[in-house]
Amino acid sequence: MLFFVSLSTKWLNYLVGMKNTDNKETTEHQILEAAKVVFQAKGMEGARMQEIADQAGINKAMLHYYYRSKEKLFEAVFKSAFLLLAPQLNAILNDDSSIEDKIKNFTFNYVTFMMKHPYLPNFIFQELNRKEDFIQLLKQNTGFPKLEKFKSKLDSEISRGILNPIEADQLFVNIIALNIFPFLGKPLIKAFANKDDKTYKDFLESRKTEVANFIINSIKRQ
Amino acid sequence: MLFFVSLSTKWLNYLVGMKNTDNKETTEHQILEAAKVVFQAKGMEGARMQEIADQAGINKAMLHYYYRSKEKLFEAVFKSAFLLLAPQLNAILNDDSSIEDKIKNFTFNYVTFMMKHPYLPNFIFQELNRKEDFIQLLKQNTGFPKLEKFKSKLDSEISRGILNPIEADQLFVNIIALNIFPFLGKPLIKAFANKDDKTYKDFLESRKTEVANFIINSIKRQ
DNA sequence: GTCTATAGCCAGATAGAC
DNA sequence: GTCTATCTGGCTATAGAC
Repeated sequence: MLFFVSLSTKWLNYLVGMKNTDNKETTEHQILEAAKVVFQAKGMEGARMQEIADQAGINKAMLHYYYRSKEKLFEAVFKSAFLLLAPQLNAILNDDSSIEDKIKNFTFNYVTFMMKHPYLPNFIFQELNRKEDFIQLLKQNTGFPKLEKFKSKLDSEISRGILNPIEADQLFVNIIALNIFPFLGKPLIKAFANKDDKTYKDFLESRKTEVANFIINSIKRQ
Repeated sequence: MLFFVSLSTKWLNYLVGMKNTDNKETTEHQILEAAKVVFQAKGMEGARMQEIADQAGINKAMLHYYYRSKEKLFEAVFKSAFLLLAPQLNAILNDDSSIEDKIKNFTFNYVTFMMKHPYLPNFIFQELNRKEDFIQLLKQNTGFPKLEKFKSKLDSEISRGILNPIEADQLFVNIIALNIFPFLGKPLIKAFANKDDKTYKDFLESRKTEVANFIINSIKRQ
């Protein structure tokens, strides 16, 4: 009899379908958004489940109802954060434009995007360094960027004499270093260059074009 | 009588002098070294006092005997880590060589140094981002790098037509970005470029000269 | 100065009412 | 699904013997 009740509840859920799923996703989503804020500000160890619950405006027990444990919740946040960053990196690698255009577009878009999500790079880099196996988990995901196409395009432009010789690995790291670092090193930059929030923001703004020029100056054959 | 014994013990310590001080510094130093390892690997929140004690091969209570609390111990580690990094940054700013030589020397020395302390950049950047007031504490220290001299040297070489125009802030950030980022982003670089520990090390090795060339190509008037 | 034992607290997780 | 109340373990910090 108990078995039958259990089954019919499942049937009911199945029939209700969409609506039930939507409700579930609403609360689940609230939790995920709150967890993003807290985890990205405090890190895995520094974050408190209570703080996440407060931020979401719900009860602490609900976190465990939807995501069994703190660790599982963290993994969900991390994956979702990386899924925001990966397409940004992909953009430069997988379209058909010239290397010069790739660099210009990437730099502009990346800095624009990150000015809206300033905690993202820090969060991802910190946790990748803490648990190196996380990256394995990400590599299996569809959409993990690959260097091959970028490399062949670059090599072709070098052999045609448009660009000076440079290794694809090195150039790629240079590009992301120049773009990501200002966000990772915000406190240091503000301290060195005596910048307040306003002048730091101006500094980032001008990098949207400055960085691309800097790179292209270096690699373009004169 | 007890009082007298106590006093004479202090006298004895005083007379032994150097030797006693050496012993004390030995234990204190052991703790600090162990704390560096653990804090740099796990961060403030992730580190455990027990693990630090194990690493130092002593008792957990001793940590509190020498450094009242976990926080005080952490601050000691952080300061000592930053004091390793700051002179590296200072080197490029405060000598009298040409901008080109500054960049060449800095890049070579910095990468060489960091290959011996690979956890250092990550640790410092992470904690600076977590507690922004830490940087205030550091700015008061003697030896906190200043940009003025670098800027005036740069501007002079630009006006003499040796270098293309560029803001000192922007160039400085570019230089440290290109040098520090490969350490901050190690897991990501290894994943993107399919590198193992050996090829990653080769990659860093070639950056000792590649990075300087990349920068100089960009700013030197052709 | 160095250890053992333990106090005291706090955070993650769960039981169980509704 | 959502809440309150509570268990449980682990961690910092200290008391106290030696």
